[in-house]
Parts: sequence; structure tokens; C-alpha cells
Amino acid sequence: MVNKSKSASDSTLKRLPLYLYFLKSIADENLKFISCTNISQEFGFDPTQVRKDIAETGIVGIAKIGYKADDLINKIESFLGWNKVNEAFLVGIGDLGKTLLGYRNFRTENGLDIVAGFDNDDSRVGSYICHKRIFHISKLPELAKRMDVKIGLIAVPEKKAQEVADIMVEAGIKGIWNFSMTPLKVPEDVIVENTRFSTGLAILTNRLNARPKSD
Amino acid sequence: MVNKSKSASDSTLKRLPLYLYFLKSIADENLKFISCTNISQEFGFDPTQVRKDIAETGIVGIAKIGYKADDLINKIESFLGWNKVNEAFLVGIGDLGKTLLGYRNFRTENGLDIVAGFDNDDSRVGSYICHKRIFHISKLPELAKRMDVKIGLIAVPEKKAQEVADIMVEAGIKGIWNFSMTPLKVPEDVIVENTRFSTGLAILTNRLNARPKSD
DNA sequence: TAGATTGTTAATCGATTAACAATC
DNA sequence: TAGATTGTTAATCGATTAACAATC
Repeated sequence: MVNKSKSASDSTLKRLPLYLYFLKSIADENLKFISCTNISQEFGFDPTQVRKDIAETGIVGIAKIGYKADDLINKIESFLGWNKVNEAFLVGIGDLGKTLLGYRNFRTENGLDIVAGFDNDDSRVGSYICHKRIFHISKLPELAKRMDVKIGLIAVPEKKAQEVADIMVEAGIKGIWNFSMTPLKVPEDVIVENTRFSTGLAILTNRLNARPKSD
Repeated sequence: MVNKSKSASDSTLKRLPLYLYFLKSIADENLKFISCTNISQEFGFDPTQVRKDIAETGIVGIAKIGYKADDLINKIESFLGWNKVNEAFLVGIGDLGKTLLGYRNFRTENGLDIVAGFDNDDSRVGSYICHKRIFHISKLPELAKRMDVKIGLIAVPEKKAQEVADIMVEAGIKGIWNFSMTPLKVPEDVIVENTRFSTGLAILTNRLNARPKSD
């Protein structure tokens, strides 16, 4: 019953959301069952790869038939931890921070509810941005403990990122979503995931440049 | 002189921006030279990996010394195509679209200038969002050709993504940055890069859930 | 010179893909 | 039943890491 937690590979975890959105998008078509072949064709993936990815969620399929569609949706969601709402704090109310505060899909699609923002700029403190109250960073530890918030998003300038991470760790935050380019040093029981917009762009613009000059 | 364009691996292209930001962040420290060991320590990477990544840019180092710091910055930037500004169009002025329109770092850091937005909702057409004019999607082909815009960002609902991609391809767009969950079918001379916020979150929330239940 | 670093070739590791028995 | 699919083990492929000669 309890998740065996062999912890799937990053590659698998990156593909599961794709399957999930696809399954949801065809949910209205009243398909009772769906096979790996079916899913793999949508994405051009190898069917075995899809099967292995799905197996990580613990679902058991039926030979010749496939997987029960709504069951599969639920299994992926709970495997990703998206079946319940996790509250989160966001630090850094700059350009990127506001962007993230305003992105509503996190709550509706991914079970992530950013309940408050933090900054060290007094002119921002006390205001509301996208209906989220902005507090001074010094209030984070107390609030994190009181509200039992375990996830923190970091959207501060490079030089401040480690300092903010230290505050979060001290406050009992267990998962940090780091949007800065700074690699963070944290205790090993704290999980860090780095997301940077520019990563995807690097691949795009490099290939775009390489193409015409190619031999 | 011309880029050999053996086209670096995705893994390499994802790490290069990290090195670039790091190099920029220490640029004021007046370091003339920097070594792979130096960079690798900042990120906890293998030094050989850093050396191979850097070698892709075509820079030649000096044994015992390392690489000329400002030269390395320039080489990475031009390898990524970030040394000049590329104009881009954005389609889909929903929650995510506005978010992307307002994110100024694309222009200042990554040489990507989103010059206009497009939507099929007439109520949005003609307005300005973040100082960017919003046009009807039907105007895209004409404007793309006139302004010679080669990059398009897709931030529309899943079901519309392929349709928008088709319009972009037809309009001569050569690089598509797809923020939807839909896999796009395009001719092979068009480059697609998929970026989804939720990917990083999936890794974070899965590991966060797996941890306490772990044996 | 000796030590440190580059550039490159070889070995290792892990993810993807192929093969195949079991199943409804 | 025959065909299609699952679940799993084996083979392949590519990226990471190790080893080492050349260099200033």
C-alpha cells in the first residue's frame, strides 16, 4: 500500500505529467481503457518506455486491454503528489516572483498553492499581489511553522539565493523550488529542484543558429 | 570560423547557461582566467564534463592556466545565440501568455525580444499588455514575414496548440518555444523546444512524498 | 622544474530500446 | 483460438566519469 519509493528517475518524472495531461484531455471521450501503445503514439515515444514509466506509479494493467483510464489518472496524480493541495511560500517579489504568484495553474493543475509572498524590500511589504499578501522575509520562519508550510519557491537575484535557502531550511521547509541560477547548498533531507526558463531557450536558439551554418 | 554545428547534446546546452551566469557574476572580480576545476566546484559537476561542455563552444584554453574569462563569456553567449537580439511573437494571451510577455529578463539576459502578442479573442485584440501590442491571430503570417520574425512562443490551451503551430510554420517561423503540454508535429526544418513549468514541480513533489514513506 | 590544467581517448554507468514469455 | 497487450529480462546506446599524454 505504502509507496515503495524507489524514487523514479528524473526522466520518468518529466514524462508522467505529459501522460497525465493527455489522459485528462481525452477523459471526456469516455474511454474506459487505454494502452501504452496508445499513449506512446501521441508523443512518439517507445511503448516500452511508457509502460515502464507507468509501472512506477504502481498501477497494474490488464493484458490485451491496457489500463483503466480514470484509475491511471489517479495513480499518476497521487504518485506526483498532485492529488492534494500543498501550500507554498514564495520569496522574491521581482519580475519573476510576480509572474509566479500570478500563475494560477499551479493550484488548479498541480496542487501547489502559493499562499504568501516574501521580500526584503519594505516598500513591497504589506501589499497584495495577485491577491497574495506580501510579508517581510523576517516573518517567514514563524509563519512557516505556524502554517506548516513545507515548500518554498526562490525567485531572488543570484547573490541572495543561498541566503534565502538557509532561512527556508532553518524554518523547516523540506522542498525548495529554485528559480535562480545559483546552485544551492542544503542538508540532504531537503529536496531542491532547479527550474530556469532560459534552459529551454538555450536549446532552441543554439539549434536555430547551428542549422543554417550546418554542412 | 563557421560553427561546425555538430549540435551539442541537450544536457550540454542545459548546463552552459549555468556557467554563463556564474562567469558573469564573478566578472567584477577582475579574474582574467578561469579553469574548469573552478567552475565545476561551483556546481558540484565533474571537471571533465565542464571541459567537454565548454569545448563545444569552440574556445581553446591554455594548459595550466585555463580559459580567458571574458573570452569564455563571449564564446558561450554566441554559441547559444544570446549575443544578439532575436525578435519573437507570442500566441495566447491567457494567464501564462501574460506572464511570459511581462518577463523582461528574456530580452536583457537571453537576447529574446517578444515584440507582439496574438490571440483569437477579439476583446483582447488592439490592447497593450506589458507595452506589447496584441493582434488577432490572423495577422500573424503577414507580420511575421514583414518583420522577418523567426521565433514563436505558444501559450494557448492544449487543444489549440497544433493549430497555432501550423499557422506559425506556414508563416515562416523556424523556432517554436512550446509552453503547452501538446506535442507538436512540424516539418523537420522547424525546431521545437518544449518547456513546461510543471515538469520541475513533478520531480519536487514526487520526491517530497516519497521521502517520509521511504523504508 | 614541478604542478596544474587542457584536450582526448577509454571505461563505466544508466536510460532507452528490443525481445519474449505470460495473459485475457 | 488468435491477436494484442502487459510485465520483465537482455541488448544497445549515449552520456558521464576516469585515465593519461601534452603543455605552459
